[in-house]
Amino acid sequence: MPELPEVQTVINGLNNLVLGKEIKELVELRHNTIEWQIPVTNLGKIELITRRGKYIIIQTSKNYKLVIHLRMTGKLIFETNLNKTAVHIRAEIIFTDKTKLIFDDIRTFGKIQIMKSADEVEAFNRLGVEPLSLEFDEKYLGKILTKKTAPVKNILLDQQVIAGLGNIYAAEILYRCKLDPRKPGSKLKAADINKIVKYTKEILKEAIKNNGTTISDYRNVEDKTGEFQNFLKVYGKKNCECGAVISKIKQAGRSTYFCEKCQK
DNA sequence: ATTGCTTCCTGAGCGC
DNA sequence: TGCGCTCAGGAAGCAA
Repeated sequence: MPELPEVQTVINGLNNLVLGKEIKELVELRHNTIEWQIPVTNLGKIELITRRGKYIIIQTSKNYKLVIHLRMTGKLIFETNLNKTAVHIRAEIIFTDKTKLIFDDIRTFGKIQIMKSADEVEAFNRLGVEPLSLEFDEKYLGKILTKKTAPVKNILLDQQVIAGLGNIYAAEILYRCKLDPRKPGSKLKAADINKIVKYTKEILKEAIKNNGTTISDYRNVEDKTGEFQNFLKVYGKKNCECGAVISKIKQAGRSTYFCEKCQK
């Protein structure tokens, strides 16, 4: 489900709705949803909500953090109406003012980790740069891409290279670059690498502005869909704007959509 | 070291 | 209507 723009949209919503609230308790409704790295009875107030790749990090006043990954179908929905029924609730974060944040997840791949603020998240050691940071530039990407023989689409999906891209945005970025997703990284020219950097930043910013992309399950904190699906050019499309039929192939087990006429 | 296949799980959509 | 198959925004864990 959610890639960087969707995760950022969720975080923006959390900043509006739950920042400053005091956590009363965490309820796990399905085993293996919450991973307590240390036992905690009083988490404190929510002080800071940030993002790293596709991870949501919630810092609290008692120096703990909740690290949440939504994976494919995870949703964080702010509920004031306690009677409203959601079908796949895996955990609830209940606040002292009786409101709650519901963690709903159909496919149960999502996780919430609880740990001390100062402790490092092991998975973060394996993450590459933030695509919207200055660190993500032609020099960084060129150095990595030219050494790899894997298809450029697979490299863009690799969280160790760029943290936050997923299947939809990788497809859209390569479409805007007019690059064939099957092209090996080592075959890319300097001009191609410049385009990838430029359009990655551009597309992610546009998607965040439009509250992310909803294909099926993704919702923001207010249970609303995003709007960027209305601007997709290639993912899930039958035809390209040029009139040609969009090809759908498998790469590393994932669907890749691209236009063989426009993307070389 | 790199690449890519399989796996975790549930539900929707399709053909027969 | 219903069964069985394929597919789905992710990424860890393997095997080649």
